[in-house]
Amino acid sequence: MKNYNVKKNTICPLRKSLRRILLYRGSLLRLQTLGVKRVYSYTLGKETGVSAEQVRKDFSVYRIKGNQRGGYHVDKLIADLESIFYHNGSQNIIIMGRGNIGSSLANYSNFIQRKINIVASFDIDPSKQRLRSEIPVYTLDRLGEVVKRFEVKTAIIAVPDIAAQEVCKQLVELGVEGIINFAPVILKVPSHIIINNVNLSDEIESVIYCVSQPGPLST
Amino acid sequence: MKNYNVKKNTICPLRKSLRRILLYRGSLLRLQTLGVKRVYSYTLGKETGVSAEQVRKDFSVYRIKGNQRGGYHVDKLIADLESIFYHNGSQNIIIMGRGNIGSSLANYSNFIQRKINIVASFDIDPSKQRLRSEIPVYTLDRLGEVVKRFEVKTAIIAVPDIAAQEVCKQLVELGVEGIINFAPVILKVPSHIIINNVNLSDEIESVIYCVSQPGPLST
DNA sequence: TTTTTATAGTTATATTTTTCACATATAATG
DNA sequence: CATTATATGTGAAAAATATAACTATAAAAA
Repeated sequence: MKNYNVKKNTICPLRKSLRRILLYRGSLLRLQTLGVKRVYSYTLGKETGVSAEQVRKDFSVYRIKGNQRGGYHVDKLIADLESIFYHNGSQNIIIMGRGNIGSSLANYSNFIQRKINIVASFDIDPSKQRLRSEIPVYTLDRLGEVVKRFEVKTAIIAVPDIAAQEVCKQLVELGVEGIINFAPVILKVPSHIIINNVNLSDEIESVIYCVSQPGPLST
Repeated sequence: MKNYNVKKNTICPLRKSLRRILLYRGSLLRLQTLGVKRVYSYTLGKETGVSAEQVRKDFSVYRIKGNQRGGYHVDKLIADLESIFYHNGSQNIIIMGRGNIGSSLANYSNFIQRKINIVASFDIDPSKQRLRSEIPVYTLDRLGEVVKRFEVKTAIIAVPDIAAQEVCKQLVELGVEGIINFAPVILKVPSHIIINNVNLSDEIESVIYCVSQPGPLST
């Protein structure tokens, strides 16, 4: 009577594989600037800390082909990989909150190379509008206008945790579908919304644990 | 002739489970300040976006017990969870690089609650020493002294990618064993070193992909 | 005190992800 | 132009992870 044909991993499939694709791309861009023309799954794996088999498997998932003796052409491979996530062209995103994290993201130069286009940031504190920054700072009353004008589908939440849920709600109501959340709260959202929680304290603590730990449950 | 008794997942086992333990703790701390005395696996799961079964399973891995009808006492549970990663007391860590990310981490108030103790930060630019910040800024010549005095075992690398490998090398030579790396480079380290790469661009791009993508390989 | 009931704890099952193994293709070589 | 060496591409096996199903237990109710 058991019937287990419900497909899981359904909201955003292949996420792990995709994360590695992003890694490969980063590595390839570096190799490209060094003038490297050709890579092998082994080379790329070593660069990114992934096994060669895993690299090939990931490519196979996305139907990316190489030459069965000569590896992969760097330029072509980058183009192939980017076609996976840039099919809609570059995306306009916004940053909610101009505190420490919000501002450091606003000034983060890496995004430009990646075609991540931060069009605006928001903060309840009007004095933040005077911040010297490439990215304009607005108060929340202009949120709807900006989201609409730039067709913003993705937003970064970098507001204090008490404010995060409310900001999130507003974003979702305006049609934002993807959120990168730096507040240490689990946001309640409709199921079609993609949330990526980034908790910097946890990132650090997980390393501290591994370092101070000889091995778990050493009973 | 096949012999597959080599245990994998060996450097830092149970990492995924541990990551969730950190999530639970965060949620519990919030519930604690709200005066909540008791939680159930179901409650905690809902708070953290994890299934109730998963919560119980994670606890079972770390031999954490509740009451078989009354759930878990919040205070006791927090203490139990923290005993997993705080058995060595609070850890002194340092931040390498006082650019955007380094500075925002240095000013990040969440660490205090978490017993993450940032004792110093470093930057090649001596003018950074004049930054107004709780965390002192030194040039690299004092690195050895600080690592030794504060018994630093974990460091955050937030320097430009070109400098990251060199900084990393120095840290490892001084006995640092755990690194949280914000530079978009894969660091070459001896195998006993724990590395956690955090790539903010990738965090954002992976969401952009999921949002703009109706479904993968829709051939 | 016994029964009921809700929830923890655990074992079994399913799913996902990674690794292995090898057939296959192709650039390089003589 | 045939041969060879070396990477790729992929189906199968294994490992890791998550989910579900079930059992035991303790609190509450009768």
